[in-house]
Amino acid sequence: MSRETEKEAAAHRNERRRLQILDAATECFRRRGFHAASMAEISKSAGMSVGHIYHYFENKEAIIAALVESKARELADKMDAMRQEQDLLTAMIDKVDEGLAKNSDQALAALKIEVLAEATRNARTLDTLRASDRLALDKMRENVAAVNPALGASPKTVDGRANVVAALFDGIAIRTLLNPDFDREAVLDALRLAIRSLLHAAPTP
Amino acid sequence: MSRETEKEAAAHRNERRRLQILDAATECFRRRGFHAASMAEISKSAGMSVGHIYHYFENKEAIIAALVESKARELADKMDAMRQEQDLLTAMIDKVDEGLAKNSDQALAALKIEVLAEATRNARTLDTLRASDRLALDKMRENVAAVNPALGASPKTVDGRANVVAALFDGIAIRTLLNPDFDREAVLDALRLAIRSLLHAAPTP
Amino acid sequence: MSRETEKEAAAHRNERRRLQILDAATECFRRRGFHAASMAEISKSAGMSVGHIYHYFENKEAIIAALVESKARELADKMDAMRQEQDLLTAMIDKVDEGLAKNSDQALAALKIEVLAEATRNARTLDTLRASDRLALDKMRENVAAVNPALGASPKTVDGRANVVAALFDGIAIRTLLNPDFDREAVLDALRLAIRSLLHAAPTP
Amino acid sequence: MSRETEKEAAAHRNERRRLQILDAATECFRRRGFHAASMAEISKSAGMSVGHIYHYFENKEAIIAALVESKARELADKMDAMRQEQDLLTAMIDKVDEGLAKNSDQALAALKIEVLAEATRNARTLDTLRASDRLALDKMRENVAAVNPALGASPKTVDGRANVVAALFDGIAIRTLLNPDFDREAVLDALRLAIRSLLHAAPTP
DNA sequence: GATGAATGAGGCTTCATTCAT
DNA sequence: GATGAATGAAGCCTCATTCAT
Repeated sequence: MSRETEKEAAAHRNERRRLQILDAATECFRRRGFHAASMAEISKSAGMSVGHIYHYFENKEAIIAALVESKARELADKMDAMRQEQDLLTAMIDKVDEGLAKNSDQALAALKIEVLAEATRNARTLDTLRASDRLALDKMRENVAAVNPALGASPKTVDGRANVVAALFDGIAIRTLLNPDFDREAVLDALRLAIRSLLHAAPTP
Repeated sequence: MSRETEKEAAAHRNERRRLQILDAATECFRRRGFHAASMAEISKSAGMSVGHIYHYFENKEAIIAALVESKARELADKMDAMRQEQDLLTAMIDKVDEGLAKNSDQALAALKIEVLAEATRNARTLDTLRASDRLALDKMRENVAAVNPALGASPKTVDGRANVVAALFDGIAIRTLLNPDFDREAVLDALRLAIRSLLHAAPTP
Repeated sequence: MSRETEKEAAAHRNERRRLQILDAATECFRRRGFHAASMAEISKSAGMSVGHIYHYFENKEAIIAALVESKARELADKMDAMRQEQDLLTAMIDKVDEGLAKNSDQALAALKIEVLAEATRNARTLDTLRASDRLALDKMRENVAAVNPALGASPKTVDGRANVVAALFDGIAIRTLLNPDFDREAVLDALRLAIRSLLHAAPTP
Repeated sequence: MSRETEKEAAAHRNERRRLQILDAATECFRRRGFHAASMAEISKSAGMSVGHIYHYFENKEAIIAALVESKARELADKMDAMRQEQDLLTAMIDKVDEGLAKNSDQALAALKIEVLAEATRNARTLDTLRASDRLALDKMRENVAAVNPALGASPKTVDGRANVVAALFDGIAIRTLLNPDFDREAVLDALRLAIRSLLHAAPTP
């Protein structure tokens, strides 16, 4: 094997290990929360020794940071994909289904809350989270303005609408935890109704 | 003093102590999260010894449970008050402002998330939280049906609408943490817009 | 018991506990060195639980700091006592015996070296140690100048002499570790010879 | 290349590697102390992998032992060199300057203390150190006796003087750590004064 | 009622050492 | 020879909880 290929292979194995740890951590945080999940638990779940995790992450904290960053990158990629769509409004309304699905997954919702809770006390996590959110919100504003050009003149209005759309999805995660038995179809209808009005309505005079 | 009055006084002092602890705990959980807040910290903040707290609460866990129950009682009282209002729609739209204020308070939002996170791992907390939410949602459904009688025939639709209204406020709490600089007025407008559409719109055929 | 006496008793018990820990730590550091002595070992040796030590000392580091400070206070007290003596030269020459005894005690020598080694890497320990040394050296300079007024005009000469006297005793500690079988009487004679010459000799022109 | 030369070259490379490691270790021990210096740190500083160090040294402990042995050999070589000098007294007094320089180098002083501290807990290191010291002291005794034949009759007196001379230099190392700002010239003068008196003075009756 | 000293399990992290490649 | 991934014991420290006073 050439020197180059060796390096690549090493980098690849390295990346695989990191993912292995992140997956294990995701599962543990989800199940027990950030503080209650022990490194021993994570290491067992990742199938490697405790000490070895420290070859890949400086800290327990660094694990959650990497987790957040990875989710952020995922989200950014999705936003980029959506930007390409032809009929934006249709595309967005269609996305509602997907957004609902994602936020109404118990495990994902729990993780989201867990990460938020951690961010409440950890500046680094909060920063990553906010940066990621800023990115998503920028796209959302662009899309709102594109769909309803009448709002273009009032950045504040656009901002308000975008934030409330975001709040809708964030809120679904909380609903999922507090009231997991809601009727999915009915909520989807109501969600679309609300979003359509937020996107279409003329600015308040 | 009679035996009776003594007992009452004792019960009263007892209750005062409990509140003192709950307030201190609220502050500590808010600032550091449930797991990171130590009993020592809470006791100091409450102005009494660690050991003494155990006269009033069996557990650290029991503190958070009591906290959640107390918040739940507060909420129930508010719902009862609102039930009395004449013009329900106006009353609700007016309430939006208050709901926004409450959910956009950083500290309250942080506590809400913290409690949710804890509920994720603690069945007792989760049960209390869900019971409280069920209560609130029942009222919300009643109100939705009262405001828009056309929906009355479809309990599912009512349920969807009610859940999405709740999600809106829940979501604002998350928004507050992730994007604390949103424009309050613009968000209030958008919020009212969304809620009005959720309350008014005819059911989808 | 009065409130006052209770407080005093508590403070006294507190102080006793601290000493208990310091004694245990002295013994452990002496035997195993600062880094190799574990908190578990110290706690066992002190007859209390690990956790309890942390009621009295913030850190393992704080223990060594307190140790150094306590030794420093002891030394300062001795210096103050010596200052009172009538015939300073005789007093000092007499003290040589005591100084030799102290520095030629294996265990004490080992502890001294151990503390110095720790100071090499720990700024706080080094500072305490240096402050204590400065104090002792000041006294030594005063004494040198008092015994040999002819040196008074040259502070540098006084400083040189004082430092070398100090070095003699410091060096004995190292001798004790490297060559524990030296002849005590012969070394005492040589020590006195050297010190007398350092105190008496006229300044080099 | 012949089989023989290959072997020699291998042995040579081997020796070079060992020195490389010893130099790196010297630097690390100096900076962080024996226990705090990690093998990872040493390996990095030596420019080779951790595992590779274990080809050359059985142990971390073996490294410090080799270090001490190497310093001991160095010292022995120097003593041999001095033995050749014509005017011994002058030669020794001249050496004082060099001895002061060596012992007043912060880094060297720190290492000396570090090694002593380790010797306190490690029999092998202590043995090596003592053997090396015995060698040096033997020379010193010879020199003292040669310079001052009147002492020749009393081995104990010679021993006392030699030990105190050694203590002077050892002590300077400690002075250097505790009071690094001493006046070099003044200390040199005082040092010479003390040593001259130790070498010249008649035995106490 | 009230205190806070005391416990000890358990958490995160570091590190010497090994070994497959 | 040479690497560095991998292990796991052990260290420091925190903290909920108990209990004598």
